[in-house]
Amino acid sequence: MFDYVGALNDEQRAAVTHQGGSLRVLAGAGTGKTTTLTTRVAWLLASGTPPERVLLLTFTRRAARAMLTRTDALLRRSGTEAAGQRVVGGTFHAVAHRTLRRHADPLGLPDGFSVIDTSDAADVLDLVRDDHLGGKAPSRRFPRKTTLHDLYSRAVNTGRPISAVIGDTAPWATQDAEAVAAICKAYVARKRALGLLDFDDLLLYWRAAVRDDRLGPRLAATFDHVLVDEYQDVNAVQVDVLRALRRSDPRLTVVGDDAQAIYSFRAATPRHILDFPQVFPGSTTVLLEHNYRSGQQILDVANAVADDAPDGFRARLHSPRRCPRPQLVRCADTDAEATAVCERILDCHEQGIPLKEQAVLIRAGSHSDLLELELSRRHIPYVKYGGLKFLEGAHVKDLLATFRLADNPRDELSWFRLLQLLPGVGPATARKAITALGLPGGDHDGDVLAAWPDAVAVLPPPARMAADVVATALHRSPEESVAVHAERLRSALMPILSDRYDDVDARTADLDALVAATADAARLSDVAADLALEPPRSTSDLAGPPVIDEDWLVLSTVHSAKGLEWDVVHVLHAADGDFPSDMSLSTQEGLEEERRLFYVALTRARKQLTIYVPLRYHHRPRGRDDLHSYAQPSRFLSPSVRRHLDTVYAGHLEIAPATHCETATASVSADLDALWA
DNA sequence: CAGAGCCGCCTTTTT
DNA sequence: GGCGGCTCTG
Repeated sequence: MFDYVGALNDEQRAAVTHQGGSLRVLAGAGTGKTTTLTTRVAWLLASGTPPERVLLLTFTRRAARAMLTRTDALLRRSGTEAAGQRVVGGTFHAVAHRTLRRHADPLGLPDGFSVIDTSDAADVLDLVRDDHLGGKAPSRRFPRKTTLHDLYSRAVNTGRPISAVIGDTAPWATQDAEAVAAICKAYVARKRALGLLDFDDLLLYWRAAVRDDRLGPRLAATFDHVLVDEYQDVNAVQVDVLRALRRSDPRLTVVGDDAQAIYSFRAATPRHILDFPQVFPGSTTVLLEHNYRSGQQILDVANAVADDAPDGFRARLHSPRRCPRPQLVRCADTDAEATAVCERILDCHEQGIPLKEQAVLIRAGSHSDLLELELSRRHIPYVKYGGLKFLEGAHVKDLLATFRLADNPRDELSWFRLLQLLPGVGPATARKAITALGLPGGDHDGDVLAAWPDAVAVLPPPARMAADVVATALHRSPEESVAVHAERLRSALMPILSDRYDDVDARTADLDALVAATADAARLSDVAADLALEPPRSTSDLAGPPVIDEDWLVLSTVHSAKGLEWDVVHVLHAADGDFPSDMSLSTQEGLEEERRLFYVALTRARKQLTIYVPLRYHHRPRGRDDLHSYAQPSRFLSPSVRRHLDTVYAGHLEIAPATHCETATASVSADLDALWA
């Protein structure tokens, strides 16, 4: 029988078998954080805790799934009946969503409430912003919808007044602070009137629920144990939820590493993991410091990066393993970088390292544009993580809008989107039609679709037929299944979409995938909500197993690579302005977060780490012109960091060696000779 | 002259 | 794909 607790080191075992008060595990990169958390869940279950009384909060739903699978495997190997899969697991947002669906009525939420993602939220703010500006262009720079959403979200998640948030993050808008405050207030009212919940609302309503005198104690008593992964990336509202959930029961385990805090743009701060003992008195802290992942030569680089931080990171990582010294590859330009990366990937592949054991990490999604072209040219299959490609497709949003309307006809945002698809209908006509529907009225009673004929009357005649088709499709009879309804909505929308978009075939495939995703759903708004809460990382994700070779390269943003590891890691675009991103350089905290991000990238590697620095950049990545500029190597590659790197050069600017030129000339004469024959 | 539609610009990270 | 700015249309 497998003794999974015996397989741990002393500190890990202390964390796994801890009993009593709350527990904080400070775990450096590669020190077995996931193993510890998974094993603790297994140990709790094996000690008799019923699985449904364990709540495991993770940063992504994928992480939750992976951990529960590992828990099951541990339990099976040890001869215990596997029960990990029945543990309540997911992200803060997903668990909030489930809780709110279950208790919608007592919380005063409409039955089919819609969950909107960040871009939908920005669109609602744009509606409110338009109202506020009275349809006129502002006379001076006024925050745009994404900025407004940023300010709103930050105020909500930090609990600070909007004026203070503006002062910090958008000082240029200070004189419009009152207008911004009014817009935020109107935004909250608008969402309520339309039955919309944004990501922040999910947390706010969950917090309200667990703080409620009647409902709160019931919700809190549901769980014996609450465990939280990646605690360095929680925000103030999430901490409030945990405090309320553990109001009278200290059994809380949090795991994290303040050196890897990389989500301040979501109002997270590593203060919460550092202040844990003050917020949860009587807690125990366990430090995990033995790295089991990387060779020491890789950790030397990471430690040197950490040493450059003004405040210094807490821990130095040490490993018994050895590996080749990491390389710094200086490339002539971004094309040379793409070539150098491909060559090294293929080299490693030849040496027997599968593509799946290699990853290319980038600061921003666009940093791999050229590389992706080169990978395709060389037939190297890859999957790109990070970015939200699928949900950004206009056609996907169009169909999702019908899904949301089917359950929540008050969803003005979806109406606004759908109406504008019709011929001759722009923002002005769409707004008139929405007004005719009685939106955004304040209460949730009354049938919106009863006013449909009034709305149609507002539309130009050519739009009326198509509008009727879609509106009719919104109704579902009790005997029709959700999946059949979804298919009917797709058919109703198809003619409009094929008029509107050129590449109908590719888009149809996406819509098929979307309809397929409704198969086991209880309601269409759940499908829309689930997609918003866990966006597929690529189209193939939604369609099931990827239709590519069994072995493929991973291409990922550093953010999406958090918690993962590979034998070989390539870090691209290590030039100042890209990494660190110049968007983050206006504040000291911004720079320090970029440094932690760089640290996260480096510590993903087990055996081989290569950092690429292109010298010359194309100004317009996609444009055909040759505008370019010269970049400085990343400031994180300080002399003390470079001491641990071997610098090599790729793709010199010099003209190719003479022998190559002779060959080229010879081929010209050979070609011409053929003409004379 | 309001409003629809087209052209040319740009794009950090994500629940 | 979104956005500002422009032009054309009803």
